[in-house]
Amino acid sequence: MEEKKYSYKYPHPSVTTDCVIFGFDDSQLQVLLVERGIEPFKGRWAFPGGFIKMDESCEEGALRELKEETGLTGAYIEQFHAFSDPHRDPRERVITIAYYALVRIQEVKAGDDAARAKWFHLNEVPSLAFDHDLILRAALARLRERIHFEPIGFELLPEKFTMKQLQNLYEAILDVRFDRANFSKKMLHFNILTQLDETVWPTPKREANLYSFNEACYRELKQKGFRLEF
Amino acid sequence: MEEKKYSYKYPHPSVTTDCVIFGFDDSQLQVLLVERGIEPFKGRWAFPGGFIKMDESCEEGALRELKEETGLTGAYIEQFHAFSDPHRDPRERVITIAYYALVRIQEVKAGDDAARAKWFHLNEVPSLAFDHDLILRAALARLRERIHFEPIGFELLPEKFTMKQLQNLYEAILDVRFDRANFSKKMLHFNILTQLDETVWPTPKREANLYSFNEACYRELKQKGFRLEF
DNA sequence: TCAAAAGTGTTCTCCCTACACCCATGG
DNA sequence: CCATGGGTGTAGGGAGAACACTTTTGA
Repeated sequence: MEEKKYSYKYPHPSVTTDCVIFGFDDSQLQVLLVERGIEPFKGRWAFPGGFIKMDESCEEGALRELKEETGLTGAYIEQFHAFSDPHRDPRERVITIAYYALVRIQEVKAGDDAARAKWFHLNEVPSLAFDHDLILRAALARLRERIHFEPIGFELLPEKFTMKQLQNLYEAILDVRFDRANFSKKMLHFNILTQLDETVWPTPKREANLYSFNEACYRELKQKGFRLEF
Repeated sequence: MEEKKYSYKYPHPSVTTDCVIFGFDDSQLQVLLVERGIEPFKGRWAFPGGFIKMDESCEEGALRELKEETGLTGAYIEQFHAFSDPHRDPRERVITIAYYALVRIQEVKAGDDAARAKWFHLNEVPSLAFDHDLILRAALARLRERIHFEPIGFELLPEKFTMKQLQNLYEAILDVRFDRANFSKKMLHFNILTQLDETVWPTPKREANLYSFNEACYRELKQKGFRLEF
């Protein structure tokens, strides 16, 4: 029998963090999943996550898991919901604090744990372990809400990007189409983009301007009561 | 020495729910606080809350606490954040899942536990126990976000209300002023209000129309992709 | 020469804003 | 008769939707 060293007067639940990691490949949202090697749900895909340590906050725990899975540090993460159904884990009572992360696919060492981690397009995500299907829907819903008012989309793009890339991102996340000209005008009017001197040839047809997100400028506008809306 | 019956191989945090209960008194937002009777923070005010049971979800736990404190069942509650700083409770590691509730002050039995529970105007809230100052700010921020797109304000008003009451509510929550005429027009154009045949005399000056929130109508519009925005 | 991609300009419409006006009541 | 509060109408401006025009390249 295994040793149980930690005793309490009342029963305590286990607490984990799970991290829904989003990436963008210039046309579609993707999500990073890991294949479970043990029961329950052995062989099924799930979000990276794990038990929280007693001396770290949930956010620190989520960032730790993120680093372990992708090698990334300092990524954008946001807590979006705690899932607490008493039977969501068949073994014992586990409450999970769920985060989503926005990362640049290019920067992810997709191979640290390559045998077990894999990017999935959103419409190719299989049935997941535990209640992770539910968690994914909630993460997506929150991301869609957030991007209406916060410039978080840039976390998914390279440092320098074209207007078309940015438009593709918004269209993919919100599942809508925008008029090319109107999208560009609206974005530029916000005054949160820096137009770079460089250009690229995204297709062999014509060169395109490159932009970068000007975070300092955004913070300044936000302080003045400016409300970004898309 | 007290008996400790529940043992685990690894340390487990305690998990509580806390509930920020908002009410509205026709001019200002209020919040229901309880005075702590025991250490730590004895004598300081805090949100109602308590440990989660092993066979209930966090939402069920929050609703249970709400009923114990106000006698209300079926109130509108929404989970908004989990607070997990390792030292937020000086005694032991406690993670709290925080909810806010919107209730009608008129319906609250303010006296179930009257010696300990009291309504506070937002600008008269004293320094609170634990990290509850932080929790209050987060609850307010979330409420303000939410009310821009969801018709949750009605949860704070009586069944029947005047346009001025509704405007006061929005102005109090968002801390802005609206033009009387424009507010009314915008609200009515949403088609989510039922104008009742009844009227009232809110002041001795003139009678005013009464309205009620038409939830069925709102659900129908929402399904059609309608997006409420204020 | 044509299709595709990128940049830019134009028009129309709708909604928000601001403000004005009317009416009813109590003092 | 006037101040107050509630209901309604109207002119102007700004932003978004739709679409057109231009340029540059490779096929």
